[in-house]
Amino acid sequence: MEQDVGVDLAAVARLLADGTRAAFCLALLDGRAWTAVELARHAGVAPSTATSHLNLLVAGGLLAEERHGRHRYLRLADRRVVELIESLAALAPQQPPRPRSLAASGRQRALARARLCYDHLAGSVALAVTDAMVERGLLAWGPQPALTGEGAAWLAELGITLPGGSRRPPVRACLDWTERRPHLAGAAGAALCTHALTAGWLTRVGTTRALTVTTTGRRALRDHLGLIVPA
Amino acid sequence: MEQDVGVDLAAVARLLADGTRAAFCLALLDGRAWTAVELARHAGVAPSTATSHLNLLVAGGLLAEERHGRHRYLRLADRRVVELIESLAALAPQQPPRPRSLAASGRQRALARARLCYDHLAGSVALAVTDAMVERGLLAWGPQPALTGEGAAWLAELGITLPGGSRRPPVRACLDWTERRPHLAGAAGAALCTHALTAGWLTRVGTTRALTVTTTGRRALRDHLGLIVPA
DNA sequence: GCGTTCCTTCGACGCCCGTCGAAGCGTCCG
DNA sequence: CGGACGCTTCGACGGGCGTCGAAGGAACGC
Repeated sequence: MEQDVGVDLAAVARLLADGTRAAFCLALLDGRAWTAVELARHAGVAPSTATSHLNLLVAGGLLAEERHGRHRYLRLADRRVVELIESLAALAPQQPPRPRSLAASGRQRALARARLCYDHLAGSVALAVTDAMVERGLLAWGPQPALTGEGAAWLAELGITLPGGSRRPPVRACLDWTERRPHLAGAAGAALCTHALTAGWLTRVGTTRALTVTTTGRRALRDHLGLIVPA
Repeated sequence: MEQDVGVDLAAVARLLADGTRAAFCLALLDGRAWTAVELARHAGVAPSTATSHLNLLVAGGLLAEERHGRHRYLRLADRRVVELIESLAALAPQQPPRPRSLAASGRQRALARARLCYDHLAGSVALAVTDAMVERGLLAWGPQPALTGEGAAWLAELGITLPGGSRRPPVRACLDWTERRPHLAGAAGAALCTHALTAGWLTRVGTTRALTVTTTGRRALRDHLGLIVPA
């Protein structure tokens, strides 16, 4: 009788009817792309378990994936998925007094602005730094991104030395999932990020990957890159 | 690890993750109140099975019940539930609405069938209206349905203003159970329906949800949408 | 009253599915 | 090259849940 229905809501609902898969989708509501292990750790399940869940979610059209190297990046496929999750949250029990919009929270704004992406900087601040370095001739940003001579001197001036003997490319383009634009990664990006943290330009927000730019950091960015970062 | 989530989407999603319960909700999407046995017969399950499902749905807040004598009437609890079902249907593996040609809409038989679905119009007339609005560029009907600029102007021309400050989306796709195709819902659908009733385009048939298109309404649909509705 | 209808409770059956660890493969780094 | 890491496949285990029929209570019509 019911195979004739034509639209099987149940198939879609079943994808979100599991606590682990729901945790994945809630985490992905921040708009970023997460790797499979990040999601697994966040939900507290084994990587193999995460794999099977992610396969289901991708096959069901709720998540979109992109493979980069050994990483599997996942994000919500569509705005319709966001609306579905919000519709579910609206009916979930014990929802907070104020039906907060899941899309806009202060934490997310902080994340969009500056955050750690593995070992380098991401977010709008990272994009601004990358743009400024290109503009000042420190970075050659093309199909084959590389550090210019001025760029190497600029790093040395800051006391940053790239580890030698590594096969890791000094400069790589990393795609920012919030801004959908590439920014500085690679050995130089990592070294710059490390320096920014040790020099107190940036501080981590709690245990998250969000970062804030300190007063020292704002002054340094202005002095070394001519970059004005609003407080 | 996942206890900090706060909202358990999974609990809500699980309610719709079963084919029988989903069939119940799809049937109830017509806005009427069904009895338990009607739903059981419709879904092809035993009455005892239906009882347990209905208990879950009522306890979960998706359905509201009303007992009259030996009958148990059930309806969707809330507009949020309608929106949740619509969100699920929007992601279900069903082909999106290919707008029919104006001529095909005009040729369609039994076009006069119209009824209320909550606060908006349903039935073949609603489908024809939706198709005509898409065809005339008033409605953008994609994965993310929305009113176009022309559509907003068209509504204003009719004297229809959408309530501001509401979190309700202006345009949503509502699945018509009998036609199995989505049609215009959301704030715009409700406002248009209200206007059609107050302007005398449509009249209710007795106390039911059925509607008839008046002569005034036929003229209005022809003038404003180029839609020919046979008497 | 009596039969019919609507709904419920209960117990039992069966299977779907979420979980893990072990093993393996490809990628990246030193 | 060799180690580390991210991800996948596979098999096995266990529990949750959807299903039914039988039996019974409650309401309605005759």
